[in-house]
Amino acid sequence: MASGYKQIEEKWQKRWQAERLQISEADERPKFMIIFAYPGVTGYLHVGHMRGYTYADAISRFKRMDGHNVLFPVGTHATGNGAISLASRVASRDPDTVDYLLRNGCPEESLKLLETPEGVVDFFNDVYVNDYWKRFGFLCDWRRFTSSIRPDYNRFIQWQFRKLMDEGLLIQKPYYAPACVECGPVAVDASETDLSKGGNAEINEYTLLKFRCGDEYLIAATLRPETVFGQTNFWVNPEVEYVRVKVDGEIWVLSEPASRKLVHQIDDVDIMDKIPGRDLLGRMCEAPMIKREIPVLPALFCDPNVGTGLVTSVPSDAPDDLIALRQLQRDPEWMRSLGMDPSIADIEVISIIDIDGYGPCAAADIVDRLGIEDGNDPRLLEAKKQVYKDGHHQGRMNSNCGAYQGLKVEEAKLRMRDDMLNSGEARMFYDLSEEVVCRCGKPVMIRRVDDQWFIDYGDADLTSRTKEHCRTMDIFPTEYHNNVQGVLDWFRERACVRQGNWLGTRFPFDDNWIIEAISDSTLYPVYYLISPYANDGRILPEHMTESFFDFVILGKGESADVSKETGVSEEVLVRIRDDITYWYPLDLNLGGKEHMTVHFPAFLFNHQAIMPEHGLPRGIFVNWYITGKKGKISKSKGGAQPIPGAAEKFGVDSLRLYYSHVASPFADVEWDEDIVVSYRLRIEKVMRMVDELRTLDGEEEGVADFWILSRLSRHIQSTRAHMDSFDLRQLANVVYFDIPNDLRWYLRRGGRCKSTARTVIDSWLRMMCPITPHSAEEAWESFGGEGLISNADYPVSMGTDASSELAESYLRDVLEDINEIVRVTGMAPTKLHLYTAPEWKSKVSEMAVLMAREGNLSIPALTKSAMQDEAVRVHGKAASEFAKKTAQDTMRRSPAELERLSAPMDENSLLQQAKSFIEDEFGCNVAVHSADSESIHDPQSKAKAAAPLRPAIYLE
RNA sequence: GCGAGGGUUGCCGAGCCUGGUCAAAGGCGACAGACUCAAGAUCUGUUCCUGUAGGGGUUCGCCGGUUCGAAUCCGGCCCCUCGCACCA
Repeated sequence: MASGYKQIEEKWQKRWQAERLQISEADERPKFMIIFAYPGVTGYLHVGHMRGYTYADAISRFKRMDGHNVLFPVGTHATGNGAISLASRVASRDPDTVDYLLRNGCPEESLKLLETPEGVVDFFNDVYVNDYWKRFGFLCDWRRFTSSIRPDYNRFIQWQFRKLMDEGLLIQKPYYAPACVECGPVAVDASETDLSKGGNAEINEYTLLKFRCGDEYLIAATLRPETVFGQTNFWVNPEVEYVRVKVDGEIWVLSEPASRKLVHQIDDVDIMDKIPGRDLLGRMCEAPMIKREIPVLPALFCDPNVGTGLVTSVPSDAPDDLIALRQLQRDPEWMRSLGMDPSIADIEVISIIDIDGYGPCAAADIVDRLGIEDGNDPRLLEAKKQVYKDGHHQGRMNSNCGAYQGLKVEEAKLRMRDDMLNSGEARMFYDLSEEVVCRCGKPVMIRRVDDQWFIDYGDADLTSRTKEHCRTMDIFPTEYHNNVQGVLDWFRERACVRQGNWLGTRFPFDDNWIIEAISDSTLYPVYYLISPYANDGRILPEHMTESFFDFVILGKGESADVSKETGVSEEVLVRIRDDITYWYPLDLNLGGKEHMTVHFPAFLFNHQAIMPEHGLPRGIFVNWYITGKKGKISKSKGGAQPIPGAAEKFGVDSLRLYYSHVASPFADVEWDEDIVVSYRLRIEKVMRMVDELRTLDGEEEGVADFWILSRLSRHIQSTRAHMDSFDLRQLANVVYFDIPNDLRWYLRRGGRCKSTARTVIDSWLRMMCPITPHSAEEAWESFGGEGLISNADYPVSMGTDASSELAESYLRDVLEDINEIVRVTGMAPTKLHLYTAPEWKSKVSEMAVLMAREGNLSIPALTKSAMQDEAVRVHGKAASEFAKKTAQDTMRRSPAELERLSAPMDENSLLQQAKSFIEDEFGCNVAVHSADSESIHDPQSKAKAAAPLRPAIYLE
């Protein structure tokens, strides 16, 4: 069976191609332009990635059927070093890499191609387009395909940056970034594309504190500059050899590794000589800010690779310092052996920060609470984290902290740091939290970049204009519509260029820089309107000058002038310009949730900065992920299998329906093959039902036909309404679940009408087409539908028939009641009596509904007006009881329900009509009585229980 | 810690904005019956507790409040997930 899918899929994909369905050209129709955020070319994708892409295709197919001229272009983002590093791993035939490639279906002979970055990009561009998107039946305009490292794209990006410069949004300032001492800038990230070690490292911002000690300075590195008022002593590791370096005419003492890092961050650092830690012990040094002399004491925990290898001691708030100090005080022999007088360690802890839930010295508190005595106790790390966290967020500087008293720790930290920086007592120093090693084997360090370019997303005017525009956009989920306002505020300057091993566009103002990945993927949707002309050679990269883009994108200048300058024919220029005015703005940009705080804000800002008002994007749709158990797509469950393999195994339409329906797009879903299989079964079931409908050959239309046609119209209306907010899940729910359920009822009710069946099939298949186009085409063909269903119109409601829908739901209610009685009594009835309510009860109900709608329904009011009616009053006590009950019931109804209750219905004739149906259902004779009639058969006097819309039932 | 999202009946997952038709859609699973030589498929019924007459009872993380009425609105709490931050 599974192989059958592939044939059908290929058959229809070829037909679509042959009939040029995917070609989008401007015309008279309203347009709809949709993209998904193009993926980075980083290797093979897994089945989870297809979720968002599938939404985009299904939405675009719906829009196409709904009368829009749809443009759905795709491309890839190759900027960065992913391809470079993959190529180098292939070139060296790294076994893991080769295995990964082959396992995912890479032909052995392609490995050669993958040895260059360009080869990697070409190869995967092909995989994405053919094995993923075309394989899934997407109707994309493939002529427009582009990739961010193509020369024409590069020209576009350079233009974008010139525009940003014109707007004053490119700024330069110093920046501290990781770099290999040999290869230059590298990316420190968990995937370790550039690295052989340390991908999880973070950049720590240390404050270097200078302690005057004779004519030199001991340099301590701290992450907590706000604790200087608690300094009691200085720690040096007696077993480490430190170095003296000359900085700005001063002599600094710090660890040798620190000195090697420092040269990348501070100019003119001269390394002079070495000095054993022992030689520093016992000296006094002057602590910064507080200008107090404190002693230099020995501690083995000072690591030369962390910070400067020298530590200032704040035992009140640093558990390490406290433990070291206590150990020292317990062990005078060690001090003597180092030639020191133990009394020098008689030190009082100074309390500086008040934290709720802690005593005056947080470090002592937590260390004592946990019973930590030894510096090697593994719990010390935990204690440290806890104290820092609590101190940082809840702490307040106390009366020992001079001018900073009363400040929150968070605030004091920045102020005290800045004050010390200004007074020359401190310098900044950046370091990685763990050892990071480049692929080349050399260490990675933080390097100061003086002239780093940034895009100034912090610009107040740009931010407020962008926020304003976002309020007018369609942004889904609606939570993000609100949230994006905050995200835009939070977005600040972003380093937009980098040096080193990196694929991308050269920075137009300085050839040494290459534009980084987030910055060259913001305005690109508009480039899909130019790319086809570049792809077929009508324009060449060298034609793409500033005035070219100014003309086609911004409409600046005259076509004749631009033609003369660029050498592009006027006709082509005008056509591109016309295309852009027709297709832009982008109607929907669809991307995964990771884009919410990265790509979408940049996308919005760049459009706002560069494009005129009418070019600003109209919509954003964010989709969540398909995950595996515990966050990874599990190999054993097959999720990690290649996408083409999943397509083969389950069928493309099954996967498309799975993505569309399995959950709200705004929630992560755990991948589970069994669920995909159940969607495959669902499609099969639906198709069987279509087949069954096709065999119907009845001539007459009956109540069931009126009913199903009304239901169909209702479903058409509701799916159209749902798709206004791109709610594919609701569409899928109606088409693949609600409609089959209704059809089951139709058949059960004896519906056999050929013309009804044809109407239903015709509409129903069209409704399937956005999500399961291959199956829909196949069934459409068997049905004898005209042309391609993918090219057909989405059905239009023929109008609903409320009374027939009410009648059927009434009948279902009656059936349900009978059923329940049968079940509860355990009877197998031989005869079934139904008694509809007498006329006078209907009168009372009508009165109640009327009074409720006018808002003056109450028990006495209803009773009173009911009793004024002669026909009611003759029923005496029964009448007043019924009025009371009816009033109570009706008062609780919502307006919508009152509406329903007020619709007229002849229950008796309805039941008479359905008599044979009910007889078939229960396999017994049915008699329908009106409680009004005289001398009815009613041995257990059930008839008196009859109420409007609730006939009494008696089983024999 | 900040920001965002979430906790619904065996499971998945609607509902919550716009309170009443909600014991709460739909699917899956399970059970029973029909069809069938049989299996599968299909159809029907059941699937919180309870009930030999269509009823009653207790539910939607926990506690409280508003209301004639709360899964839905308000306040507090607990837990989970994700960003960001923090951490010599």
